[in-house]
Amino acid sequence: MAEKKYKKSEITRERLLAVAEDEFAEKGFFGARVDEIARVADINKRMLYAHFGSKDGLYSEVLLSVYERLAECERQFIIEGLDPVASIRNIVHISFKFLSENPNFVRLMLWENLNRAGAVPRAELVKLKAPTLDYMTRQIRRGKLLGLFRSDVDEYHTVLSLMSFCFSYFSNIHTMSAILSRDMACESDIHDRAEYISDMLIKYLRA
Amino acid sequence: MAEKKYKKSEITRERLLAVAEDEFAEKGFFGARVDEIARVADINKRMLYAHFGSKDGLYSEVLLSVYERLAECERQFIIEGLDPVASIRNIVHISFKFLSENPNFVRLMLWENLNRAGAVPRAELVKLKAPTLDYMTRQIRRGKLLGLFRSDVDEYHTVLSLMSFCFSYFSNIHTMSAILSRDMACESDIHDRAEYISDMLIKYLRA
DNA sequence: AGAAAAAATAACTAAATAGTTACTTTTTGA
DNA sequence: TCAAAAAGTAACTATTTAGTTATTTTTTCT
Repeated sequence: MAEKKYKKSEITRERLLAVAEDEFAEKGFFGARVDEIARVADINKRMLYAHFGSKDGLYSEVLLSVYERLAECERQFIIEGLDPVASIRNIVHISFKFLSENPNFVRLMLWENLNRAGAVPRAELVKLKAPTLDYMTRQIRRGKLLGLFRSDVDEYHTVLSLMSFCFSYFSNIHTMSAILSRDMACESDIHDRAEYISDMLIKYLRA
Repeated sequence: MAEKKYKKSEITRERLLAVAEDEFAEKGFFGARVDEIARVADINKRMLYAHFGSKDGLYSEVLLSVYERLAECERQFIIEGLDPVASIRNIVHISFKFLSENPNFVRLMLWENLNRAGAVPRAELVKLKAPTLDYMTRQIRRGKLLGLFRSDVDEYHTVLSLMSFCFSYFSNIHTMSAILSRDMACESDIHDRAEYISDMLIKYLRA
């Protein structure tokens, strides 16, 4: 698409994408304003439409780029030889790290979910998550076979726990911080919670 | 406020509130349309403004009414004499029941969180949650004193787990169902998950 | 019954917003 | 160097939307 002939064009595109990501993450698809994105990026609105066609087009590209970031992260923890216990700890810690470093990702997922996201992005997400799910399931099975985990450990419930316990810490972090009068967004709290979650899961799984 | 002199007025108010709750839950504050709410309720828009003053006013009343529903639910599980183990199970099961029966509540909380909710509602929520938090903390402490729970059980982490493990099952139920190719919204899945969560927590807490 | 208060209606207004058009400036490559 | 292609600009349009006004209908109480 971008023929890279005109270099200024590429810079414009990247600037718009970066600003759009912040705006869409902050205000959601319907709350974000095309004029505001163009203004903040200091790019004429005409060029936004030249590059992305429409507000939807821009939004799709933003989603695609954050999905790509997630995929990159998840490839990190797929290590085949790893001991199942270490691998559970690893998944939790890497997930916590990714989510704490990518608040835009967390918010975009929440908006997507609330807006009952358009077909394309959801199917993308499903496809993208498949290798991760597969890896998790295999590690749990391996843990059972090696006698590290109880033989009656439920694979579906464990996978669901792994994913939702990490995500949910960040998805409601501000409301929860208010309710519990605690700065859950501070680094030490994030680290402690990752420790707590992985310990709890491992203790529960253990034979 | 409502003097109850004119009965039709009360009916109008209730109809508007009910429709507004659905609309705001479905589309969020910015996505919902005042005209649409009036149209679906089959009430003239003028009356909506007569009753609620503004879109914000209507939204506040909707939030207040769902907060009230939550408070009513939470009063249910505050039973002073109850055994700590039974009380953990009780909290999880009642929370799952409430959240599965009140999808509007779940979505309104998520919208609120994303919109970095206005001061008044958040303070309300904090005040409303206080008795519940207090009860949970006391029960965990009692469990430790009675030797039912490990003495090193962390009260903050346990309370956070109780709240977020329940809520998160419902907050991303559709995306998760898609990712895991499973109908997580069906009654038996909801029931099983409540069982799983309470078992896991109790096993982990146990001395 | 009838007057006053409240409820209801339809048509209107002003502002905001996604997307477009007609035009100018800059970049590229032969 | 220069013509064509691409990038950039500002002003405009059509539509949507929260909120209002002038007016009529219904309800209540004496």
